[in-house]
Amino acid sequence: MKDKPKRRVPRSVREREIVDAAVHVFSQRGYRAAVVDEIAELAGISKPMVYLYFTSKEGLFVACVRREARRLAETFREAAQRAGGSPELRLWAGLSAFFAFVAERRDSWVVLHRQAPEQSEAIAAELAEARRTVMAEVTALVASGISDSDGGDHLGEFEAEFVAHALVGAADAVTDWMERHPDSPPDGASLRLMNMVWIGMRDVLAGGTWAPQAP
Amino acid sequence: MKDKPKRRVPRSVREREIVDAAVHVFSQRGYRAAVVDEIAELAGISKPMVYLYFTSKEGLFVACVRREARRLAETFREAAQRAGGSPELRLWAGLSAFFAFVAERRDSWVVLHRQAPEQSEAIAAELAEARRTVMAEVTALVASGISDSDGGDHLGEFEAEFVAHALVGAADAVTDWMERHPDSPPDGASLRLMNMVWIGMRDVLAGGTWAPQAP
Amino acid sequence: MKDKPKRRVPRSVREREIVDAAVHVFSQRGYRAAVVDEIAELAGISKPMVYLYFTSKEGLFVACVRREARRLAETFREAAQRAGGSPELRLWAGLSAFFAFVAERRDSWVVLHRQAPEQSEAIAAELAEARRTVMAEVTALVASGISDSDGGDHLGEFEAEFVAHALVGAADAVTDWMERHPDSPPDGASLRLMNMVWIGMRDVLAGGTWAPQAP
Amino acid sequence: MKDKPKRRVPRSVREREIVDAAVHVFSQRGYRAAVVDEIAELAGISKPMVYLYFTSKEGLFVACVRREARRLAETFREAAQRAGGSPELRLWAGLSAFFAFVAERRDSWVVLHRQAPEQSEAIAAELAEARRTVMAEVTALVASGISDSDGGDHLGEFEAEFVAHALVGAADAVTDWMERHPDSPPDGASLRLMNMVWIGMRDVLAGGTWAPQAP
DNA sequence: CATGAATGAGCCTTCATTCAT
DNA sequence: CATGAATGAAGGCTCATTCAT
Repeated sequence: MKDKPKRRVPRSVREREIVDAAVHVFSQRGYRAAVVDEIAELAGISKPMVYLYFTSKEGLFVACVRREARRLAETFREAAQRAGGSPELRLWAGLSAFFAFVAERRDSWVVLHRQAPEQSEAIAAELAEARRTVMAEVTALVASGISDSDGGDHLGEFEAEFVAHALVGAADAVTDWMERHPDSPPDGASLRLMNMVWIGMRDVLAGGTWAPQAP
Repeated sequence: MKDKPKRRVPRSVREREIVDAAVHVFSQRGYRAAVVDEIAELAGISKPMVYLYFTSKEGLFVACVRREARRLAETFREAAQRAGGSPELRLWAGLSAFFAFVAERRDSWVVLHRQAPEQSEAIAAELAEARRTVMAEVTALVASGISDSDGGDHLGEFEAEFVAHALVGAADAVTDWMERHPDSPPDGASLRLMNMVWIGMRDVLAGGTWAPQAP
Repeated sequence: MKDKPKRRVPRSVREREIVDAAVHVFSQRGYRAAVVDEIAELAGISKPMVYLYFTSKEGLFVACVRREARRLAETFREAAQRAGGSPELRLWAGLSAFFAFVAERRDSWVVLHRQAPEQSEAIAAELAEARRTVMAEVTALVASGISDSDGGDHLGEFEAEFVAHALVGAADAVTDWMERHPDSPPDGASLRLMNMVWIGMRDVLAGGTWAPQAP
Repeated sequence: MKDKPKRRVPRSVREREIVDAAVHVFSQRGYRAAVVDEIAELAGISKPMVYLYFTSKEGLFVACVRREARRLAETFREAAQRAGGSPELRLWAGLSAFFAFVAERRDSWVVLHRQAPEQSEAIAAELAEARRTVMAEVTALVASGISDSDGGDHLGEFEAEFVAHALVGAADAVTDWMERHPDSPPDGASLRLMNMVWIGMRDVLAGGTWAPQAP
């Protein structure tokens, strides 16, 4: 029936394949609605192998979150480093990479960012850790970029965290927008986003000014 | 045992109570993990009543989404109308109201915006419709605000939609930030967000300018 | 197909029926090999009812042990009390009742006394408690019977416990013997057992005498 | 990782090691709850070896029962023979050896005597055979001991079997008593047991006398 | 001789849903 | 209007058993 030459594959390879399948299914259905059978089938193996290697559905999910969080952080950091030069360029490069990750590796991002953490203690902890990691990365880039160019004080950590959250949320949401405009070039989105926040970002980080009372 | 004087309550009231309970539970657990028993108990009635009034778990969820989407849209529109005056103030008021809704009525927002739509056809459709409604509202405000001040053409619809998505995503994410800083005043968040995007928003709507090649 | 007029039965009745069925199946198969489906079918209901009323297979087993231990203890105590009179007669009546219970209510006894306690913490605890209760009952009768007739000291508690264990074990084993001799009258067994231990029992309780070195 | 120099061991040795491990695990968990993986690990080999040598879990269990039954019978017979002399001493030696076996080789005894036989045809048959063997051995000693001293008829076979069952059951149960009194010397238990039944045993074998109506 | 990789089958448990009252 | 009683249909997890190497 299926492709059942029963490939004998070393453990490490199978683990990767299983996580690949799992990220996809978890992303499509959400943690609860995801069915281990489907993951196993997509990975081309039987269910008990999943349990042999990951102990439980929860353990498998945690493995997915851990791997994807690491990938995102690495992608992001490397892009910023490779850009070097002016803080402006570094920030642009980092955000661009982040944005690309969210847009292209949809499954990974959904697993990291769109799962209700209330499913279990372990899952809540792992998701919290992953999100903290990602946020810390973005916050660091935002903060460093600005304070460097400002030659100034680091008391903007508080503000930087705010900006980082807003940026990440915006990038996430813009991905939905892109799905409605598949023809529009993907770089355009990151460029627009950058333009939309670049000026105001700096202002906020330096201590916002605009207020409704004073039009 | 419990407080079971078996209140005889008219249908409309019971329906409201059930939806209240359901919004809470769906928000906490997600659609799949939510259990009808818990909703019924929280609403102070027995499970068959839920089915009598809403036919199925799916039907109940759809009712929740529909009601909360309407509420959000109304809240948003009324705030903008009440503000009147300059487009800047109207936009500020609208966004502020939106932001307040997302922050204060956490359950409602989570039900509207953080549910995996892949659970079923009907749910996907309802969520899509709800999100489209909300987005349309925000987009309209953004577009009108600008085009009015611009006195200009409406060809910015495309860009306005982009901005609206980014705004909504940012507002959503900033709510998480607020949870980490409960001491910080809630208005501060909307003010910061406004400052962060106000200038760039207008630039983007007018056709962005900044580009990485030209620092 | 089956007898499915779907009897609506009050909870307490159903619980008794389920435990009846469970005692039988657990006794036949042992805890692990027992299958909840079979218990449910024997009780004439569907599996979920079992879980609704007893939470888990473990919970059901615990309920069985608890009920049967109580029954045995009651049967035993009442018989001894009813006998009144001389300690000898009281002891005889008690042991006879105990023996009858073990022989007639085979399932109950097997559930109480022939289950490996290593299945889980809760089960081990419950079985330990049940066995302790039963042993305490028998020990008390043995001790009181003798010390009264002796008009003497109660320092025989230690020995009484020994005798009680031996008696219970013997009664248990004799049941197997009875299964091989179904024609032999059941009273004969308890009578033989009584004769076999009555004299020696008293000797042991008074401090045994015989020793192999002195033939 | 582990101590895996992959010992090349002759078949007979491996078989013994496996049965050793199996007796332990079966005794601890019971037949059903015992897991072949654990047996293999305890034996220091891989699971397929177990199947190579014993074909199935059932086959392995049967092998355990067979070996332990043989051991018990041998131990018992040899002790009685070595004692020689008077029937009283022979009986004492035999029972003492039996008791020691039950107490010291706990695992073996549990595998032989505390397993639900209903797991399968083959297991029921093997357990029945083993128990029959053991009982026959004990019965023979009891019967011979008495009839010799009596110089009398062998029509006491029926009674002897009864006494043998009671003795075995008592010895089994007394082991539990010993676990509660680890300080008490083990010989004391067998001595007490002997004293408790010696006189009554003979009476019963000669045709019991005591009856409740005649105090 | 020896094992890591793999699976079919089954069991405990849960939950949306329905009736009889 | 209201509910206690009941179940069909999954889904997570385990385990005896088998190959390919």
